[in-house]
Amino acid sequence: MTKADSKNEPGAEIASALALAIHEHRLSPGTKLGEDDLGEIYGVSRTVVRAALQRLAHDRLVELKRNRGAFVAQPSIREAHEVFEARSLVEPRTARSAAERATPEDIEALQRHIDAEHDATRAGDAGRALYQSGLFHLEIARIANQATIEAFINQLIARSSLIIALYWQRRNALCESHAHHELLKAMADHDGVRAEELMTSHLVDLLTSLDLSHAPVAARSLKEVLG
Amino acid sequence: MTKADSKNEPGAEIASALALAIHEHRLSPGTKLGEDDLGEIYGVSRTVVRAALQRLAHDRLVELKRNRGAFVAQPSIREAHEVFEARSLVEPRTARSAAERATPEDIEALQRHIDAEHDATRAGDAGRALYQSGLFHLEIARIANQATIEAFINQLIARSSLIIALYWQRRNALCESHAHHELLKAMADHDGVRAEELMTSHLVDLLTSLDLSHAPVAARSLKEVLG
DNA sequence: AGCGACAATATTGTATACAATATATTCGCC
DNA sequence: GGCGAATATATTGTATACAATATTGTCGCT
Repeated sequence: MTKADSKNEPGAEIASALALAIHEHRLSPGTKLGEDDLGEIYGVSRTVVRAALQRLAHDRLVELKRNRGAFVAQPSIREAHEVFEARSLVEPRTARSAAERATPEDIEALQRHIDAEHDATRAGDAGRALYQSGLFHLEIARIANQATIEAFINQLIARSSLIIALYWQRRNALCESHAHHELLKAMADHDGVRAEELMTSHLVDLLTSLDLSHAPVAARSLKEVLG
Repeated sequence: MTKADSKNEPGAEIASALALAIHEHRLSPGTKLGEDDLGEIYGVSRTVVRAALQRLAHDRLVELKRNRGAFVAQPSIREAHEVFEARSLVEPRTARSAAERATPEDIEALQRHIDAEHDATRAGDAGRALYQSGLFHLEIARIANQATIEAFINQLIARSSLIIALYWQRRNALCESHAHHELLKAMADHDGVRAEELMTSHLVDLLTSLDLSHAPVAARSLKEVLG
């Protein structure tokens, strides 16, 4: 789920588009997602828009407030800790599993994600770079060949993107860390243990690059600040 | 999500009722869930029924087939393996965490779940017993105080219920295993390592009590068998 | 009788209409 | 002029209506 499944479910198209926009930081946490607006934009009725929003709400990318509408979620500090706790629990083992199973094609796919991330960074598109970084992690889960865990990780990555949007502190430093390169090498060597270790420390680095000591710097709409 | 959150989201009431029925094996895998039927039963419009079905579909308890309707999901053998793989990855660590944090009230809550399961079993209500068994596992996740992981485990438990409905082989044997008792004791002793070990072997036992060598014994509707 | 095409029926997909609730504005009062 | 209540507006929640698709039943043909 969450990822683009062609057009199986009703609002899948719209949900994917919104998820991508959130992931690339084009939609900021707290942004109101009016049903009529979205319906206008995508040329569909509110019915299908609501279905899409409900999906995103289930993935915790959107918060649904009764009789008030849908907003891009604003993960709390508590939630941020939980998400990274979950990632630290699941991703290292998954990376090990993936390293043991990786085929040459898998390694190539990973390399493409690294390249795409690098290109985006050089082009100054930090949002797209972040998205590609997420795809790298997701690709590892795919290689591990556990769809259930993959779906869970996908959710965690998407939420991480929101967390980064809210709590990221050093905007330029470390952004191009070669953690992914090292991981790729471990996978290419089928060194599962090392891949697991690298993933663990990579996630710790990510977490420590956040400032989870106080509330987010800026909410989107003025009313959100006041209310 | 998935669990009863009063009436925050639209079809939450209905989704919870259906999830419970599935969990207690009153709704078998493959059963068709017609929108008009459900609307009639719960006295609401198809709109809210659809919202509920979509939610359940996201949790993989229901399968949505385009232009054909909603059916109680029938997890494949592959999926069954994946679900238990995921549980084995997440639950043991969570049990350890819970053991280290458990308060006397937490232990009491766990004991109540064991009692409720025991009562249901003695009353011959295997479905309810299974549900209570699931609640025991969920309670452990709650004690660990990681809502994100808890939600994931909740989903896995619900899917396990479907898997058990399809692939359970020995109907009476081992059902009253005292694995939960042992786990409770480890938690009461704050013995995290032992709790982790016990949970690991408990999940292995559960998995090996299934027959995942060939397709399910009986699907609900005749067409499902043929098609 | 068996098979295939066509028509009838039922069910889902989507859009629209109305009701309920929250938000914004205006008017009156202090 | 500032504050608060009442009204007006906008937006969401739900139900219904219509369109599209799948399923079922019937008829005719071989």
